Amino acid sequence: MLVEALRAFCAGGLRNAWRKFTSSVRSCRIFKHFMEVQTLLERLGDWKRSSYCAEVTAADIGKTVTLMGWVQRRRDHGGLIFIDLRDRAGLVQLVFNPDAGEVHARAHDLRSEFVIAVKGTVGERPVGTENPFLKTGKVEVVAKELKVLNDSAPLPFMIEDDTDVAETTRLKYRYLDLRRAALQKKLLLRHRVAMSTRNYLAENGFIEMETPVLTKSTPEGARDFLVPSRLTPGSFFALPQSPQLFKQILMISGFDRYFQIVKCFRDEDLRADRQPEFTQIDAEMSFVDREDVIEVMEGLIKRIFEEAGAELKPPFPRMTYAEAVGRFGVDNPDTRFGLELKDLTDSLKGSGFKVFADAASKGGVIKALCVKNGAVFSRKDLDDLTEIAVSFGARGLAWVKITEEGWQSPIAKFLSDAEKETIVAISGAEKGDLLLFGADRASVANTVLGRLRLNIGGRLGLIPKEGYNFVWITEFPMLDYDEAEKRFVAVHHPFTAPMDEDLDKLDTEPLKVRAKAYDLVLNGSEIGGGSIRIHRSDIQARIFEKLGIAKEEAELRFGFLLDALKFGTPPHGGIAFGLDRIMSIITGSESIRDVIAFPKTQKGTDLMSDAPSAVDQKQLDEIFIRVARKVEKQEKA
RNA sequence: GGGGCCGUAGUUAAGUCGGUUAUAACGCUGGCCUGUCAAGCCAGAGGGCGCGGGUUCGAGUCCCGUCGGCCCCGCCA
Repeated sequence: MLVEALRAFCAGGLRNAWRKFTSSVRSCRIFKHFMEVQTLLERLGDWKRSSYCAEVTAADIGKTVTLMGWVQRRRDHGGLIFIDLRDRAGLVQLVFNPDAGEVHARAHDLRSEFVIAVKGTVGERPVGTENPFLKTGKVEVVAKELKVLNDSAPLPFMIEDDTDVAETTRLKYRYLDLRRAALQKKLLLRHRVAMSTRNYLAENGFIEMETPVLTKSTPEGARDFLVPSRLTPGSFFALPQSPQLFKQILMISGFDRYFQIVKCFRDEDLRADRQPEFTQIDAEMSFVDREDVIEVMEGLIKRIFEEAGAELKPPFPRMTYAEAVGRFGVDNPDTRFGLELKDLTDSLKGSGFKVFADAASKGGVIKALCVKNGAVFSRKDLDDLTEIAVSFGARGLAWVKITEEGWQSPIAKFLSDAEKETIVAISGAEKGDLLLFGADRASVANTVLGRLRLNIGGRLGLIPKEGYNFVWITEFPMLDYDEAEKRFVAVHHPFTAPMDEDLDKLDTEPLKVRAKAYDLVLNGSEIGGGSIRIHRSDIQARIFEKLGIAKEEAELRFGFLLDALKFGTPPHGGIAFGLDRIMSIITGSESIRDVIAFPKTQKGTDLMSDAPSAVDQKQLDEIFIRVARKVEKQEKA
């Protein structure tokens, strides 16, 4: 610190140097240690906690209790001193009377987040001083003995429910953030959900089994996290994107029903609902078809939501993929509100409006969204919506305001009266409404209108805040064509079975083959998905072929599965639920970071531990890794 | 790879057209205070504006770059 002060002197003159000096002195821990009167810390000794703070009730009045926890707040009246003592269960008020002598004097020195143990008598609060906002508000603990078990430095932010602290600070001091009741409540609920899951699945014959974390890299799907092998130089393990192949192998082994609450890893960019490591409730069953899986899993979801105090009534509604995309534009429809898409392709394919006619003639679609009372939208609103449309691939956004004076719209002049009538008839538009159009390739038009629907739903407050709207999406297409790679890719994953009645279309119309795949969607969020798997090696080989995975490559990548399929594989299928997403919906969290104890930032870093970080050259040498391009990293103090 | 928003005491924010010594609240420190529970009253300490350049007589304010956080597209089931 002296060096720093000297440097500051050279750089900025006497005033700066003095400031630097004094502040370094103040922040120097050793100096502090000598200068400040160290709180006399005590040992726990033979003290045993008698209950959690929030468990002290009127029934305990007159009893002696021993409580341990953190000082939430001190209210020092000079005479009387009140301390709110906090543990994971909640708060209770401690009272230190002036006649308590030394105990009272030491209570004066307590500060926020000191860890203390107290022996005292439970008393009824004097009339008029009860706190109705506190579970323990009718009582208080009159302190007789006090042990200060640890002190605390002043906090970077207060441990309160209504924090308004930058997330970067919260993440850096995650241990403090986690002291807040709001987060504790979420994580305690997560524990209960995990317990119910284990209980329910075990009761239904599922066996909890572990699968490897160091596994084989698979080229399909997301980017893998790789782990270099020291014992096999130049080779790499991958962290599992899911235990998919292992759980299928367990079915082949005859375990019949498997489950696991398991971490999965995907090295892709993050979102509010996506972390690079996340937790799945993973399950697989033998000798079943889609309906069996769905039925058992609806029971699981019901049990999970009971923990959140919600009573669900399965079976949940169903919707095919085609219907979901047709009506809502997306495969994860938020069915809490209407505002559905209307198809105008057939009626407007011959339109004089070139944008519509072109879209239809090229095999695309013309669809519309009718926003009730949307004619009040301002130019700015429409510009916002257009911007959203463009961000999802539209070339623009055609709109019509139906006003008292008639159609107010940049495209009205291109439409005949007959066409206008058809549009009104199909969309159900009335005076005061707003129509938005999407005319493009089906995927673009649906996505654009689907996203606009969500935005407008939020904007107009159409989305109910309470309630859980579940829907199973079924009959997904098996394959999608990747324009960039010029090949078919699996929509779900390459082990998903095609629907029996579509199998013969595999060679003639591959894009029309539907899969035995299903997703569970809750309030517009995909919370789980699964499929019936291919259990015959001949069909599996055909699918790999269709996906453009050569025999040799398939052998190399999934040889063990193809082998295993030859040795008596039962029909089987399963599902995986995203536990983090389920928890974030149950707890009403904005982001899944709020239901994960130690989440990562959008750049995939951990601000608390500062991971990832550079490693010693020696460590790299041991695993035969050479860093090709060193990134200049700002030196950290 | 791209678009948007943000970065000023420990925290949350204000800071005008570029102009003296950068404001406030909460927190913190000290004092007073026997029924508070966001205790109250009084006093005080604390930052040079994420970082690095540039323009200027002068930059928290303007320009360029960079780092970090959040939201989104692409990516990802």
